[in-house]
Amino acid sequence: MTVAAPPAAATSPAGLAEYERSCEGHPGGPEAGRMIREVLDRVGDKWSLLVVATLGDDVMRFSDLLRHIPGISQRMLTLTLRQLERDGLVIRTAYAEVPPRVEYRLTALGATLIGIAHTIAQWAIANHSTIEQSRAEYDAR
Amino acid sequence: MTVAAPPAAATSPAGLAEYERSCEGHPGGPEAGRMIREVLDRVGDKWSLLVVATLGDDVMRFSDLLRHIPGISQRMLTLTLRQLERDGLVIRTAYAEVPPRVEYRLTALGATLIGIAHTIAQWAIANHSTIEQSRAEYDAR
DNA sequence: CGGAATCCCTTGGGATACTG
DNA sequence: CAGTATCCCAAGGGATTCCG
Repeated sequence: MTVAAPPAAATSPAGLAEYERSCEGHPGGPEAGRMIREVLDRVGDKWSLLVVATLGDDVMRFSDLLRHIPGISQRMLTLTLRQLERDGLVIRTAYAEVPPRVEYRLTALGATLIGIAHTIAQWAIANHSTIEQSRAEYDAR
Repeated sequence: MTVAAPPAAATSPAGLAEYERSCEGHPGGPEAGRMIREVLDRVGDKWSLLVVATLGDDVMRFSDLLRHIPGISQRMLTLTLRQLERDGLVIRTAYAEVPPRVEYRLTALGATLIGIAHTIAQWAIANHSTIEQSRAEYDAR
């Protein structure tokens, strides 16, 4: 499988340094590390990014998500959706019917995360075999 | 703080669907979800991406990394570096001196991760205040 | 159907002490 | 300096049960 070159910066990793300069002098100002930490603490958990990627531009019910995300438990789907809703990444719409129906969709902000999810997926596709091989060699020792 | 528009796909989240189509029919073939899971399980932990971002294109000693990554413990730095080395993302070079000196640098593969780190940091910069606000509103209820 | 609540085991990871 | 080894606590998260 061939994939377009990784998004960017493979040979120009100056972006972070650039950002770090822009943050110097801020009183207690966060550096790139804190930024990465922040977003990782938010969507770097086991399920958040996966829920976002699965949701995509669709509107899905709770049970739809449960089916489309292999391995996730009821509990974790609930918790993850609540957190995403709280962060303004997901909209929850409950219809007063019986049986109840609840629909989820990404907000505009949540949709911007799809780009990140895509970038990550592309990276994985492009490199997982290389990593697998590197592991095998490492473990051989 | 003003930042360039989020990298991509804010309005064209078709990438994942596209990829998913390309994977259909593969015997037990992984979907985008599994790809995301894979890379998240690898560099989505508490420190990996941060070590990569900190390392950048520099060569750093163990103690340098320890100083430049606030909050990381000796133990976690060691474990994280070992894992990154095993995955072929980091090169470890030990010099037979006394006192010992060990240097770390990214491999070419590891350097491709900087793009992801940068993308994530950019996203955080662009959106963290919005998220903060959304949280405050959510919690107010 | 879409949760909330409880139970409980596993993992992550910090603190500390020791070593080549 | 650059680790390794232990201890131990807290959080993560699965399974199950109950509920409106």
